[in-house]
Amino acid sequence: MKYQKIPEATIRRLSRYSRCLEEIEQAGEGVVSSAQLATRCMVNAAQVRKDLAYFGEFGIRGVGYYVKDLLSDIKKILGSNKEWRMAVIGIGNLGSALLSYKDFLKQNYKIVAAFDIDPPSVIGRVSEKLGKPVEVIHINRLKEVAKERRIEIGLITTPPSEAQSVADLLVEAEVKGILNFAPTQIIVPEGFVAKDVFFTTILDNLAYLLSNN
Amino acid sequence: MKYQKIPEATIRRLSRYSRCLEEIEQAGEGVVSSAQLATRCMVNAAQVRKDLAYFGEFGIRGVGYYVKDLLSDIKKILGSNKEWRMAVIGIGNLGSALLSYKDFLKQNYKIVAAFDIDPPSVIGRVSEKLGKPVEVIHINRLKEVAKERRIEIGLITTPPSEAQSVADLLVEAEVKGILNFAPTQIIVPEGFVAKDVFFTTILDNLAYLLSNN
DNA sequence: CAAATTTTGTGAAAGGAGTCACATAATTGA
DNA sequence: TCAATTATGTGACTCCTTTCACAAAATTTG
Repeated sequence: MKYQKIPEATIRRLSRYSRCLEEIEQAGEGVVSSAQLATRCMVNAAQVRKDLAYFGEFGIRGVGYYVKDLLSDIKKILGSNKEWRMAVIGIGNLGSALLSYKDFLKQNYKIVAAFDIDPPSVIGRVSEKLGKPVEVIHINRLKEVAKERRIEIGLITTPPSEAQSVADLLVEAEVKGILNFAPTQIIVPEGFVAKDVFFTTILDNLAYLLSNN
Repeated sequence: MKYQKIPEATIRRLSRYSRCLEEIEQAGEGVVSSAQLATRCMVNAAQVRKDLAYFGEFGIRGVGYYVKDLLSDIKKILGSNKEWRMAVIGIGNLGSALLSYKDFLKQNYKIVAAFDIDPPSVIGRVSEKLGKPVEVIHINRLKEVAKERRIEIGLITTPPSEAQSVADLLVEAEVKGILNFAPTQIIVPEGFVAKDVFFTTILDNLAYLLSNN
């Protein structure tokens, strides 16, 4: 398997295959063909095979793919077979929601810390919402706590005006991955990865499609 | 301006230009060049011009673009110059968060209704969080209320098991646009538009980049 | 007022991504 | 054991997107 640049679209689809394979596994199927998986994921069957081909050979000709093995292989590729430790910074409405959003927790993405500039005002609300309350810590302890708790991903849920400075703090704390929910573009140095999640972009997209169809 | 299929990537970038232009307008700039806008949006300058060229000519050679006019034109293209009336279905943690998420409201996307299968248990929480409380209505009144309040977009924030049946209800109520936050793929008939927002897909993406760099 | 400068709009080239079609390999059944 | 069947892996092709490069148009300067 020699090196090649992997398209981002391929990675997104692998995540989709992963979700579908979990459903297929739940349903008790032991083997699945690229055609079946493709139908379920609403993509082309050749696409499924091409995507997998970037990383090796996982199927058996004339048979298909062993569901359990393929799922495990894809998770290994994505890096979603390990546990990822995350922190939420900015415990407003969105931050609180993420803290109690079950679908993060059922997977291997664990929120193990919460930070805010004004912790006392939010401590009550947060612990009330969770079985295991996450203590909200003052942001000036971020670097220290990030080391202590081996945090690898930071979720920025502050107002946009604070997003970049929070990103800078995360970089300083060597938190390599950032997911930014604030509606402003943030910049991080080489070696760090930042992804933006702009609800308004998605809504604009929807608005366009609704206006022009 | 004759018809042509517009790439989805172009629409996403227009939304980005729109956000950047608002910042530029705030900063008091009257004119902007494609190069300046491109730098700010972290894209290629020719890309900016090509994207705009799909819809007409908006600039002046040797000068650039009038910020106010271009912003207004882009909003017209996206359909984000009009007010969009939305409903949230499923008032759990995420639904509540969306209800009080300021960045929806500051724009032209207005949440004007909230539905749940068990309204009494959530009425208190929601109204407490908002200046103008949105009454949570039982889902069996969705069709009726959607008509009444002219709802055009539905935000699905139910558990995944309910997502498709909620989507079916929205289709029945002729709500043409759907934004699905539940981690399961939903299907809608021709003439309707559904977009999925999967946090785990984005996290998987981040995990991959962190694992392989 | 004409030459120099700036910046758009766009045809052409380059680069990626998705689909097709088929050789290859495994399995099944007679 | 061999033909028929099934489904993968992949080279070739097509389609779409991005970037380059330059003519055209507006402005500025001497």
